[in-house]
Amino acid sequence: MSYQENIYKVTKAIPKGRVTTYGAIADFLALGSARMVGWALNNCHTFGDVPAHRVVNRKGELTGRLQFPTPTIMQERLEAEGIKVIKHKVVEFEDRFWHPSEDLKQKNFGA
DNA sequence: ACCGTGACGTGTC
DNA sequence: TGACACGCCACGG
Repeated sequence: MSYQENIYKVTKAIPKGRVTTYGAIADFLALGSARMVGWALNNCHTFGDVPAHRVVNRKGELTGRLQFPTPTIMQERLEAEGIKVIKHKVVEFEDRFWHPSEDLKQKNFGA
């Protein structure tokens, strides 16, 4: 079980219509560095389907959009879930924000 | 083994 | 508030 798989598990656990941050995932998994989350998500295509579009930086900006097959995929998928994106930023980000500890405890994660 | 790089975050200026 | 520097950790050259 690599730490990357944990990152993917958390990412897959993000509720539809909500978003979280690299830092929140790193904090929940005690990785010590949010960069690891970005790095792992950059290679997520090799691990199957991961809703990486729901992970943004601490300001709610879609900083990872350029890593998708096309730069518009991330925004399109978010908007398809009801999340408004303006100027590459999630609208009402603080209200859309979801922290792993908010929900994973009831999903028996890591047990 | 050393150095640079990166889908990040926090602290300063 | 915005720009910059620095710390962070894994990976490739």
